[in-house]
Amino acid sequence: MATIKDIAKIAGVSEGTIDRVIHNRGGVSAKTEIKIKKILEEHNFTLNPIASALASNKKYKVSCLIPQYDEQNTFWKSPLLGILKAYDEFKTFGVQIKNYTFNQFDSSSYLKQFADLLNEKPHAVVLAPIFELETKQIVEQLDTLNIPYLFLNIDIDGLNNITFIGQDSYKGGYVSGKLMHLSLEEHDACAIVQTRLNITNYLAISKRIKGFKGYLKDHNIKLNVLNLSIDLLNPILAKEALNTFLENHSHIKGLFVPTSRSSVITDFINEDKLKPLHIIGFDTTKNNLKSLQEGKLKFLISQRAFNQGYDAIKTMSDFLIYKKVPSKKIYSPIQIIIKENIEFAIEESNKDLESAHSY
Amino acid sequence: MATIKDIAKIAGVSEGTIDRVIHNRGGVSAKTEIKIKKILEEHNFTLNPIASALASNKKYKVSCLIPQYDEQNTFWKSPLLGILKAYDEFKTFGVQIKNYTFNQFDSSSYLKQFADLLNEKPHAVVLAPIFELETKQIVEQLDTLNIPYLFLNIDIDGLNNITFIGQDSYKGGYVSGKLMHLSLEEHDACAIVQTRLNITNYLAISKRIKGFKGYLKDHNIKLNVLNLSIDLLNPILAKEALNTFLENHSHIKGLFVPTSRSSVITDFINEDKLKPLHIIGFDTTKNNLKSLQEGKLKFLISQRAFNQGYDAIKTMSDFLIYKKVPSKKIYSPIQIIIKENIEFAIEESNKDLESAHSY
DNA sequence: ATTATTTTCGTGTGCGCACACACAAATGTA
DNA sequence: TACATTTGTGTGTGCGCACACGAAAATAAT
Repeated sequence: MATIKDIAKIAGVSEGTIDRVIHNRGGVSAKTEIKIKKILEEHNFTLNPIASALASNKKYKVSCLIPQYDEQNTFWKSPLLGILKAYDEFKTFGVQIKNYTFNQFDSSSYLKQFADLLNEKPHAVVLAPIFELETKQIVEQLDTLNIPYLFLNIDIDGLNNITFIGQDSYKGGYVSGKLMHLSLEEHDACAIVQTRLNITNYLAISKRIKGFKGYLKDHNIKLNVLNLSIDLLNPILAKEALNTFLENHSHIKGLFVPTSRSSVITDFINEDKLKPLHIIGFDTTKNNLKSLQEGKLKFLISQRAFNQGYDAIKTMSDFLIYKKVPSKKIYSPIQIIIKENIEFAIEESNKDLESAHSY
Repeated sequence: MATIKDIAKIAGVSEGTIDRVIHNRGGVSAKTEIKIKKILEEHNFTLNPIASALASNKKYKVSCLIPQYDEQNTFWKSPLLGILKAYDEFKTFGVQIKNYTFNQFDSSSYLKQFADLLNEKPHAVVLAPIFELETKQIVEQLDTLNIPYLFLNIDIDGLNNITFIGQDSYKGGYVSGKLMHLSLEEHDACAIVQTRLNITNYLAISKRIKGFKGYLKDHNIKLNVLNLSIDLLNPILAKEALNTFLENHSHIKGLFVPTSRSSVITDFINEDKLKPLHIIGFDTTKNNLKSLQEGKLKFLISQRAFNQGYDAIKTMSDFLIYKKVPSKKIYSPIQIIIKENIEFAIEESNKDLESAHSY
């Protein structure tokens, strides 16, 4: 491991000059710059990141704009925990995180939190662009201020985000299609269950449904696929609607629930009807895992949301500290979780959050 | 983030004294030690690991003893790549890696490489304890010399390894049992395919088989399970034996191949017989992935071997640098790979290895 | 040729910590 | 009382790098 001092000695110049070349600070004559670059090359010199971090002593304020989670919607707890884990790892490199959470059913809260966020003048932003139109307003400001940003979990094309970190929703549905086909017999039917609260993550969910159907189509599977829309806002009615539907369509042997609130569906179904059903859901929330454990859900497609949060911070940190430009899309694995490998889906997501970290 | 200097100022002593307390170097009066510890506690002080690593400038020689890989047996390439990745990440923290590879079919090569390894007087050892008896000799020496070691991929109980990193083989087989059951119809049969080269990883493979049968038993599944032993040393005979077997047992619709050489089996089977077969294999080697891609294999159980290598070095580094004691077993996830999520199994394993890194 | 200006480069300090060394106070020994 | 030994504490240097400052060399302006 050659150090700057070593290189300086070899090149016959001072350490300062080497430093200038490495960081393109300018003020070095073309001749010596070439010479030094060659020597750096030859010794394939790399900065000692440890020493570099220590000396530079720079602070990077990274602000995150993600949905709140609550008892009903626990999904966003996982990315948050991933963010905090990464923060813990990178804080000694000068990365500082501040989280802003908004109500995912209220776009004004999204805008409000963003305004607060912008006031703190962050160096970079990680956001879950739940609302498409509002997001376009938001990123316009970020673009103007030259603040880099990345999209977490939800993707919108055509904007200047440095990357997207999340799952390919179509593929997630596609895999579900295969699992459904595997689970059912020749002449069974299945239903795609949509909930009224879908308005939020609408894009991802419709892509999952497209993927699900896509698999069946690509493989020429003549499975009878019904559609069911449930309004979860009124649990009593929802429950009734669900059970009546199943009653009327007793040949249905599978349900495809393309949202993270799969366990809500399983919990609404009467026990006698639940037994023979093959229900495929999304995301390893606490309730979903419980439902899987109890055998109510047969499959969960995990997108490793914890890792998405972690990777978002890591990617942004690498971008800020080392100017490492990520690829345009970073796709999370499509992980198949069944009762028998459930323990590996529990990840760190079910730890408790003690305090809201911030800078 | 309070620094030692801050603490020193608060405590009214010098930085050196704080340093002594933090590192238990002794030579501090009981009274001031208590006082300082209290202050450290109050400010929940943590060392800046960056500065710490830079200043200490310690070197840790970690030697790895793992099987060679070749065209026939590519499995061990993945852990090696993981090891190298981790090395790259931790080298600036003073971790130095030296790899010793042995012939996994020749225990004398194992002992020979270990002898070489020991000559270099490593601070810690990561090893794949392929041979049980020889391993007991080996760890006895390590124990005597007080050199910490951990087991990678293969587990042997009752020894003083600081941890085991790898898959729970029984569970891997158990999940396979479920997948097989899902794939087959009511009255189909399946076969467990064993190969003569199994002598090596014998323990893990027999545990997988036990797990496979365990699932069927636990769920009262009356699947007809046959056994087939194939001697791979003679490919022509093997091929013949395999196809004859399938010919004679046309009701067999599934094969369980509990080894990483699953693609060898699929490639031996005549095309007409291959189509209707549901073959479940292990490990995401290049050839297995190809076989999965081509639809010959239906499922692969991955143990994320790359991560096993990475985690081994990470765990050992944390142990050496921060004295962080790992839990006794670190289990790798049981990942279900199908054609549709294959891209996430490709990981970094298929990059090319340029050079043999060492210290 | 002299001075002013720009380009090019060297030096010094500090990031937070580890560790060697020096020194003072406390205790023991004669 | 004088000296040796032990215990307790402070100081200084360096890890590899970032960056500010200032000095020297090269060039331009007068």
